[in-house]
Amino acid sequence: MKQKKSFTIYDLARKLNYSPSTISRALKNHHSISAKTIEIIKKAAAEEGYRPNVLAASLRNNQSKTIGVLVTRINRPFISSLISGIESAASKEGYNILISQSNDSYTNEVSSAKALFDSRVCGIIATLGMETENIEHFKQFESINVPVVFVDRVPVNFDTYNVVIDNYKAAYDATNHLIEQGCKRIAHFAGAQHLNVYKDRKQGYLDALAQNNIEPDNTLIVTMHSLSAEEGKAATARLIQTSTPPDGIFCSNDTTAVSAILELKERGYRIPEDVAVIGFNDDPISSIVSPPLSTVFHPALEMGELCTKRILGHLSNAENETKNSKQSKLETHLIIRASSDRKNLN
Amino acid sequence: MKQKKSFTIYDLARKLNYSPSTISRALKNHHSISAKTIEIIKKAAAEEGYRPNVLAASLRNNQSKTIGVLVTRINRPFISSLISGIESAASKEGYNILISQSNDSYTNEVSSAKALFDSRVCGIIATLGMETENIEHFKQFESINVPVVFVDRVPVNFDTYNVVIDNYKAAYDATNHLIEQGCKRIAHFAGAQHLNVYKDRKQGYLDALAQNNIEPDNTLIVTMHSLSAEEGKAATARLIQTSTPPDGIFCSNDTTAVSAILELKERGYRIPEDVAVIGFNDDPISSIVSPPLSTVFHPALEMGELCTKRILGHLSNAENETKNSKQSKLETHLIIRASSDRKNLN
DNA sequence: TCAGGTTGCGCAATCGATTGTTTAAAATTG
DNA sequence: CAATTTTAAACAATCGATTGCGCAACCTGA
Repeated sequence: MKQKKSFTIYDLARKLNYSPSTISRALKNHHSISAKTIEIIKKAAAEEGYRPNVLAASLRNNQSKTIGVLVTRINRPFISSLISGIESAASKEGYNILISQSNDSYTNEVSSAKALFDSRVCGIIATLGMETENIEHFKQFESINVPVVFVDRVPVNFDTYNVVIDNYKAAYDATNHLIEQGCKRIAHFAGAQHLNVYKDRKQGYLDALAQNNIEPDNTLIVTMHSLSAEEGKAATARLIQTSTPPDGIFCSNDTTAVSAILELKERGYRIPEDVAVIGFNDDPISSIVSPPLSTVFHPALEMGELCTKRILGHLSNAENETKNSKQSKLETHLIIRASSDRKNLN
Repeated sequence: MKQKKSFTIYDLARKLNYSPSTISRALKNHHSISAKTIEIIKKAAAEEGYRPNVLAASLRNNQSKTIGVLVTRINRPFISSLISGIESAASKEGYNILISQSNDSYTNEVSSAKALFDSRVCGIIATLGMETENIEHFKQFESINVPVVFVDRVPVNFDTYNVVIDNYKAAYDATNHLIEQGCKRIAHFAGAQHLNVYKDRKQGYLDALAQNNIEPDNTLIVTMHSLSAEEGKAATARLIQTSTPPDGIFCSNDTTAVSAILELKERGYRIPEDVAVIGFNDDPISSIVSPPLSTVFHPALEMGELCTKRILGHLSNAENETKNSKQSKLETHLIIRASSDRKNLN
C-alpha cells in the first residue's frame, strides 16, 4: 500500500502563483527573494503544513543528512550508550541516524554495510564484529568520499577515523591496581586476540606483570570467544579448583567479571580477600553486584558524540583532516569498588 | 564536502548500449527482458560494483523502505532490546531503521517526529515520553497513510496499532504473589499516571489488594516522576522509617526495586523476610543484585519484532487491518527470585 | 501471405527539491 | 529621459530509478 502524496513546493507554487524555484529559495531565505515574498510563502507553508521531502533534496544534492551506524548488538550497555551519544550529537545538527546490527556475524556486517551504502549515508560509524578480519566492505565508502569512523573495536592498517580508549593503559592500570592490593597470581579473561581492544588489554596486563617482576603464567590466561557469563563462570570454576588458584582476576569485560564474582561466592570464596576481581566497561551490573565490582570506566556516550563530530567535521571541511589527527584516544579511569579494594576492608 | 557521484544505471546503460529502463528492469528480473540480456546486465553491474541509489527509488516510488523509531532513551535495557528486535525483523525484510530519541522531552519528541516524517519513513514505531500528553504530532503520518505503531507506552483514544503487555494482569499477579508470601502491608512505587503502563500497574496492584480484602493505604503508594534509583532510594528510606513500615514493595520498574533492596540492606533489613520486593522489566541488574530480584518478564525483543511485523503487514495489504485487531497484547510472566520468595528460605 | 499476437526493448515522463541562467521590471545614474 | 545597474522571480536542467506506452521484429495459424 503506497503512501498518499504529500503537499509539495509545487502545490504551494500553484496556490500562491509563484514558481517552485521561488518557493524553494524563499524557504531557505535566499537573498534574491524579497522579504515580503518570503513572509508570504513561509506563512502559507506553515498553514498548509508543508514539510520538505528530504529524499528529493538528498538526491538532488547528492548528500543525505543521514549517518549510518553499524554495530554488533544494539542491546548491550556499551553499545546502546554509544548509539545514544551518536544520536544526541547528530540530531542536534539536524542529522538522522540509520542503525544496523551485525550480531557479530561477518556476513551480516557486509550486507549491512551495503544497505547503508545504498541509502547513501553521508558518513558511517562502525564497530567491528567478533568474526571480522577483512574490512574490504568499508572501502566502498571511501571510494565516494564518505567518511568512515571506527569506534572501540577498530581495524589495524586502515587509514580512517578512529575513536578509541587507551585499552593498553587501562589494562595496565587495572592490573597494577590488583598488584598493589597484594595479588600475586592474577588471572586474565581475554577476548578474541585479532581485535585491538582485547589484544591491547592483554598486553597491558602482561606488561604490568612484567613491570612488577611477576612471571606470567599461561594457565592463568583464558581466551574466550564471546566473553559471555557462561564462559566467565566456567573459567572461574576451572581456575579456582587448580592447585595454584588465582588471587586476582582482571576481566576484559564486566559480564565475565560479574559471573566470576557470583561463581566465587557460590563456592565460598571471599571477595576481595581471597580473590580480588576487576572488570572493564562500567556496565550497570557492575555497581549492583555484591560486592560492587571495580572496573574501567568506558566513556561510551562521549565516544558516540565524538564519532558524530568526526563525521560532521569531515563533511564541513575536508581540508582540515590533516590538522586534527584522525585518531582520537579518550580518557578512561579505574573505578575502584569493593571487589578489589583490600585496603579499605572493615 | 560533497560525495563523489557514484556509478548509476545510466553509466551502465551507456557502457552496454542498452537504455536505462532496460537496465532497471533487468536488475529486477522483469519478465519483458530476455534471460540473456538479464545475465549480461547483472554480470556487468556486479563487475562495475553498481549499487542502487535507494533515495532515487524511494522518491520515484513515493515509498521508502525505512522504518522510523522514536523512543525515549536508547540506552535503557528495555528500549535497546526493543530496538534490537525491531532491527532484526526489519533487516530480514530489507528495511532500514531510522532512530531518534526524545530523552523524555515533549519538544524533542515533536521535532523528532517531524524529522522522521520529512525522511518519508514508510512507518513509525514510537513509545511515548514521560511528558507527552498530546499526540497531535503523530497525526501527520496517518494523513499520508503511514502506519503508526505505539509500543509499551501508548496513548489512549488514538486509533492505531498498539503493541503492549498486559500491565494490569502482570501487576495483579505480582501483587498477588507478595500477598501469597504473607505480605500484609504492600507498598507500590508508581510512575506517572497519565501513562498507560503505570496507570494499569497501579490498578492491578489495587485490585489485587481488594481481591484479598486488604485495605489500600495511600501512604504506601509513592508516585514518582522518573522512577530513578535516587527516587527509589529516597522513597524506601522514608517508608521504612514510618511507624507502620511496609513488608513488601511492588515497584513499577527494576531500577527502583534494586535501589530499594540496596537501601533496605544498608539499613539492616532482611530481604525477603522483613520486606519482600518485586520489580518490573527483568533488566540485567535484576538477576545480579543480591538477593536476586523477582520481577515481571518484559518481552522486549519479541515486542520489537511484532512492531515491525505490524508495519510490514500494513504496507503489504491495507485491507487486512480489520481482520487482525490493531491491538496486540503479549504474554508476560512473573520471574520469582529470592527477593520475594519466602517459602524457599533455607 | 497476412492479420493478429508475442517478445524485447527504448522513449519520455515522473517523483520533489535545487540551482545556474535568463528575463522582466524596477531603481538608479548621468 | 535614456542608459545602466539592481532586484525579483521564472525557466529549465538535474539528481537516479521507475514505469506506462509505443514500436519494431519475430512468430503463429489460417
